[in-house]
Amino acid sequence: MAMRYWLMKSEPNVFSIEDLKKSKVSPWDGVRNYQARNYMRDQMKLGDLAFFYHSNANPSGIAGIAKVIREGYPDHTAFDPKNIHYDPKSDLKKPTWFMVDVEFVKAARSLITLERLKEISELKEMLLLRHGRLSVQPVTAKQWKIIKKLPEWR
DNA sequence: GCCAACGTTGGC
DNA sequence: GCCAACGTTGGC
Repeated sequence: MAMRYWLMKSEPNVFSIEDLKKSKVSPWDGVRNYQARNYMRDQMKLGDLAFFYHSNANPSGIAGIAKVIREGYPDHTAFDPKNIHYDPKSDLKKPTWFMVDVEFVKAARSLITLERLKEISELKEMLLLRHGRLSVQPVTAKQWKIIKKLPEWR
């Protein structure tokens, strides 16, 4: 199966592209939305690339690129009562929540803001612009290419 | 901090 | 299974 492209959101005051750059690798934990969970559990494959999106930021936008280096596995933070993402309904033997591991690929030289993405007419079908709240979402190869060509990467 | 959009829960 | 109430996301 061909490589897929994704967009993954994170609040930069919690975990930013700079944090990923420092740690090199990180689990993408804490996702508690079924649709996003399904993408991570079932469809994200080794080597897939994802735009790292800074949400709830000032401004929000695409800040870099990460690569999937481990496919879906149970999100252990759901089992830890002290963790902010604890979910008492998730069963160890039949976990509800899954995550992948990602590796830093690159940071954009400057943020590609949401406002800027909205101005690009070929991107108006992007899930980001249509269903704003989904925190892990697919990006088409065409959309990926358009965004990769923007001068903010250079 | 506000609030629209939208996902989840639970009573019926 | 419907849908009102409620909670969360995330732009602004």
